[in-house]
Amino acid sequence: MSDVIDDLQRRGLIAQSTDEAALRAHLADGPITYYCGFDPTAQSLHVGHLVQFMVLRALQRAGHQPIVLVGGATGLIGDPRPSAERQLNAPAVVAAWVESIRRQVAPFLELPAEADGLSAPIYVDNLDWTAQLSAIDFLRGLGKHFRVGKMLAKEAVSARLNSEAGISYTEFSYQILQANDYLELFRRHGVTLQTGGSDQWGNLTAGIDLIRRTEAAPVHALSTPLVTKSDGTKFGKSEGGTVWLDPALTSPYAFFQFWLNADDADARTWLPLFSERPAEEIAALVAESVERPAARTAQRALAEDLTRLVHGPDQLRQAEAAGRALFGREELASLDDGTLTAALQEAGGITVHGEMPSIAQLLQQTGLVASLSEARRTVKEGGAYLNNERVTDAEAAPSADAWLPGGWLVLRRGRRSIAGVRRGD
RNA sequence: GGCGGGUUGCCCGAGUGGCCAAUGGGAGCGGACUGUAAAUCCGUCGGCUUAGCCUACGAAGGUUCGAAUCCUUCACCCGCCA
Repeated sequence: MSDVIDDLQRRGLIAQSTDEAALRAHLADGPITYYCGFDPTAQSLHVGHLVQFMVLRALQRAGHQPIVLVGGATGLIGDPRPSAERQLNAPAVVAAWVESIRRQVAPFLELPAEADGLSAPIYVDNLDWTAQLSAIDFLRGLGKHFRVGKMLAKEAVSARLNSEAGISYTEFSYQILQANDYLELFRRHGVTLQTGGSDQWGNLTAGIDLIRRTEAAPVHALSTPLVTKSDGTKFGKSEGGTVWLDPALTSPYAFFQFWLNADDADARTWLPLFSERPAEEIAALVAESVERPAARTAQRALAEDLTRLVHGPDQLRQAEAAGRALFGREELASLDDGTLTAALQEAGGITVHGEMPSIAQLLQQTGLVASLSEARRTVKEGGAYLNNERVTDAEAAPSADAWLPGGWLVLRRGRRSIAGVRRGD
């Protein structure tokens, strides 16, 4: 049986770890309990968080006990970002986000009925032990274990100190709270490993130090590398902005398309990170991607595996069908209205009641362009299509016989921005 | 506290009284090519009821027939000196 650390290393999921030999021995010694935390900074997690779930799952499958922490307390404080101070969110808002994120996390770690010997996840909220922490407890019980010099040396803190933004005492204190989380989970659940992104390394080690000082126990940390794009832009954004895991914010179709549209180079480096297929299969897929980039096997595998994981097999099927319908060579008119309806609902669009607006207005109302001026320009540039035919007159309204089966118009901008227009009444 | 320099469209950055919706580069968008990729080339790139009009060059006021450009005040940033 292969070592889980070997497996994670092969997949490129480990950036840094505490004493690797000791960690290997610890993991081999029997099931351990480990945790990873997520702060509620938005209503939903996004694709940038996926890499954490890959690590959580790999360890769970190796027989260990996962704990997922949602930071109801730390979300009220804010982990210092290198750029600027965070905007504080209202407690009620953060509490709502804690709930929505907890629900979102669950499917990644819930076990199918037939999985025997594996441990179901435990969910915790650090508000449970942080809320009642008094200023005295905080300063006497925790503060004494932290040296300011060391706290200042943490990358996130020193970056901010050297920037014009500076740093508030609030955010400066963040690392103490996260360190205390590790300590609390060590005491309550016997947690001996924390995982997180490489930008969390300072916070991870703060917890290890705290536990060593207070409990004299050696515990471990594992960080994942920052997922990057070959062109240097930020991972996890598409034209529509952040790619969220919440289907209400990023449709399964858009999610699927995000992976399918990855650069060749990116798809090859991301595949091992995000796919749980066997090593040989991944190697074969990457090799095929190099040999025949046009087949885009790596992108397809990524899109399939992750859409299935995040949204489930049914949504995967629909996203695939939608893509085939909208990008396939089949005549739109020959599609059955069920397929068309599914595809266009995924793509998004509007419903038209009463008089038919002009093409320019439709383009704007569907959100394919931001303004009427842009709509006219797009038509002039030859980038607007109605039912896959180029439109030449922006001011004309589609004729009545343009309606496809099911009462749809397919509006497209450029190669791949699509919206549906549905007939009302 | 004193002196000097600066603040221009998504970003960088030209522009010192009319020819400025504002040179150039980047990003974005569209077209060609292709593989729903990259590279390349071409086009486009404030808004609108689009031969015109409206809004814009840190903010507010002023001078002028006319201001991104001149004057005043304010805000912020950067240097140098205390």
